[in-house]
Amino acid sequence: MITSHNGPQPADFTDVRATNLAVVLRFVRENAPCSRADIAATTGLNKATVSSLVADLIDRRLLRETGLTEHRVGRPATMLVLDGSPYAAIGIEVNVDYITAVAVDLKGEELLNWRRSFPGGTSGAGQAVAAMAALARRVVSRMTKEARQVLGLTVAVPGLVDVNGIVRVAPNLGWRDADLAGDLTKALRDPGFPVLVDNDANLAALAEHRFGPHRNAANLVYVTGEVGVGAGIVMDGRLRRGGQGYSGEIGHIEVDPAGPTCRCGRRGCLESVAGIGAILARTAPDASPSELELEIDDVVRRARNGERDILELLENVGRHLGRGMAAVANMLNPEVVILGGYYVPLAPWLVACAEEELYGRVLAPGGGGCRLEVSTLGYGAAALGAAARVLDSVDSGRLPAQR
Amino acid sequence: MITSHNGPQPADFTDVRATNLAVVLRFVRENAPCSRADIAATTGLNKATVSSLVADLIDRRLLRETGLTEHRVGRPATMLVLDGSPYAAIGIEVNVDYITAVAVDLKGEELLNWRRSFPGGTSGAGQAVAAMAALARRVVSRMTKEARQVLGLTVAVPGLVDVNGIVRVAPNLGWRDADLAGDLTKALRDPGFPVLVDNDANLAALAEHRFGPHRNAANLVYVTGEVGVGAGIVMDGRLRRGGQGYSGEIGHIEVDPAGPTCRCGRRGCLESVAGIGAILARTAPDASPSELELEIDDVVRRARNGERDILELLENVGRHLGRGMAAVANMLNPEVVILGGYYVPLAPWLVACAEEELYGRVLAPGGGGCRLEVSTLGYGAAALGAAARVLDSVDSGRLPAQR
DNA sequence: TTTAGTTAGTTCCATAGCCAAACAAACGTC
DNA sequence: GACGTTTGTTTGGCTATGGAACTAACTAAA
Repeated sequence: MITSHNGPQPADFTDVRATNLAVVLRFVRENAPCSRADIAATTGLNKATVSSLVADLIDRRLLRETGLTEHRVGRPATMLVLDGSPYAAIGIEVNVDYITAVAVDLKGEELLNWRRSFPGGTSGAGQAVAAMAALARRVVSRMTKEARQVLGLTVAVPGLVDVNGIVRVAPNLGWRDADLAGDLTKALRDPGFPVLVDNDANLAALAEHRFGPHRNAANLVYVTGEVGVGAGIVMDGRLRRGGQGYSGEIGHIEVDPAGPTCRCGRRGCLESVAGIGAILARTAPDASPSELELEIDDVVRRARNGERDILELLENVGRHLGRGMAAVANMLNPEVVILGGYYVPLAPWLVACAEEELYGRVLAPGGGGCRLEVSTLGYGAAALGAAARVLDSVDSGRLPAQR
Repeated sequence: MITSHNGPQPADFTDVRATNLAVVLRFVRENAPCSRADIAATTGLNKATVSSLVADLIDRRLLRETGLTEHRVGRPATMLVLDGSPYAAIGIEVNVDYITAVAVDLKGEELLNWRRSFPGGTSGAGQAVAAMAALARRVVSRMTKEARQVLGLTVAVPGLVDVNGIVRVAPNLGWRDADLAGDLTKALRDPGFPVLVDNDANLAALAEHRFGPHRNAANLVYVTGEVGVGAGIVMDGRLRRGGQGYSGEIGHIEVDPAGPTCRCGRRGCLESVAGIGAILARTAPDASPSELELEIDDVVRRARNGERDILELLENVGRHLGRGMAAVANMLNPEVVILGGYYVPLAPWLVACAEEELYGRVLAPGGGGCRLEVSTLGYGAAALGAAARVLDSVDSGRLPAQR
């Protein structure tokens, strides 16, 4: 059944074609290497149709025949794989003190992963655009040198990004109402590919949804563990941004009214009791943003050593985190909640307590089937997701023009 | 663009046809009376295509020509409206002490609204099925007498209903793991129309999404105000049920750890501090379920009289409700949260306090554009939504067979 | 070495359903 | 009554799918 999610839009043949091209492309992505016959058998498309679709995709250099054939009764199949070489998708992640740029090919293979330090916290959005544009240009020229066509660029920003890509508030960066996508497009001077901006948690969720071990889950929530705590929500197989794009702001859910005062002015917000700040406030109150990673390493070391106050601190954080996740699970019933950011190294001391609280508080039988897992994508999840956002456009049928 | 939301499914011509039939049907629903030319101009479909689609819909007796024509230059248009007469969609809502059945035509016009008392709290699911089947049979025979074809029947249940329509837990009814849809289909002996089961909050949300004053909102949340507090979530224009169908269970979000013990065993759940039970525990601790409505009327009367303790109680409930809604708004960023059930008569004393808490706690600028509104659909919202669920199938292209 | 059996992928044709353009119909206006 | 305007139908062309027949390329067994 064809459904268009935002109001009814008429369909015609080009839509059928685009849909079926996307079906084949996604099938090959998930089942490569595979033959035309496999595709026909599994998707239900006619063999003839599959041949035509595959020919089209090969023409556009999205697929490639490996020539490899299996060894069994019958005519050997010509196997198909995604063609990694001719395209690239770029993702950029802005943080307080660094920018990360990644480029991936159609398969999601990482082509490069550059990290540049960057005084985001102190400079305005204008300077940031210049820095991002400079980095983007270098990535693009590298991709061009490798004879790759850039399909798009997406920027992940820690903050509220509205549905039009305007950065409304990015507290850690000190930005307000910045038209980052527009400014960056201008700075890149007609780049020939779309430039998009989205929230970092949303994009990290997208990365998990496409590349993570739970990529089959149509309903998942990714939780960022930085100074701020935010969530990206995938429901029914797509990112859900809400009416204005501000969904997933779980950092200021109240989990402990007796807790400390949050930077938002109220008490006991999830972020203030279970965010990374809540840990560092106790262990390294004067740490600057650029020292976060080192400080967390130190916390991990002390936890490994079994230091009692650290273990208690982490258990407490885990419990509060579990309460927050219970609210998430009760409201959204995801198949999995994935903890990211600095929660990853701390996970061994957080997850058990968090799970206990979670399962104790979820109303649905068996916790509604909701598992609490730890991200395996590393710190660059948002940047990876930003690149995945580009690939999503391709997957949903906006294929690059024929040669 | 054609997108299929749950994994890629191939499309063919029948899908194009179904999509376009649905487009025309929805257009006429929202813009009736209108001409073929209007449809073509607005939807972008070709005039010829529209003619063919309309002919098809008239054949299936979903549309009707009114013959009315405008009075202006050019050939007069033959106006089209939804044909109300030949079809009916049935919705049934089960409650602790009564069952409501409604039937609507394609326009959503209510054809009947029957309420039968019913000892749901004391009888098992088996008896309930018998009672529902009896009521359903009477509704069906009434519809048949009016020469209407029944398109489907949906049952709204206050409880956890999984994605397959199995009622996992319905605490107020005392049901567990009841295959209501299957049993009811059996009891109706090959009814010739689909029988579905869903959660009452989900279906009420659907009713608001289709018939309510905020029907244009693609992202809305409906909150039930009964003994239990639950939510139905519409995001990007569709009901979102989560992985197993248990989304929207907001009743046990913790909003006040110092609050009273909830029936779930923990403290300070939204339901226990802002549910109807929290009010009645103070005003009429011994009220039975069947007296709820009367008791609430009494609370309203006393609030109107300005009784101080009642006003304080309601203000307190409003504040807690606002905190819960802040969690909802932060997580989902809906365009509107709609309060239903017993919150409706109490709204004059709840909404102001709730809004204050809500807007004070939503992180997004301007509360993320989230408004707090009161349902105008009355107590039968879930039953109406159950009928709307049937109409949704039609709208998404599963049209009744040709004559 | 031949023959049968199996699986892969292409070719050919029928069909469905869209769009564009021409056309017929029915009205106001001058 | 001629003309312009708008509506809706008819006709033909085009695209893409599906089914059936066919070719291709292999294994297995006689």
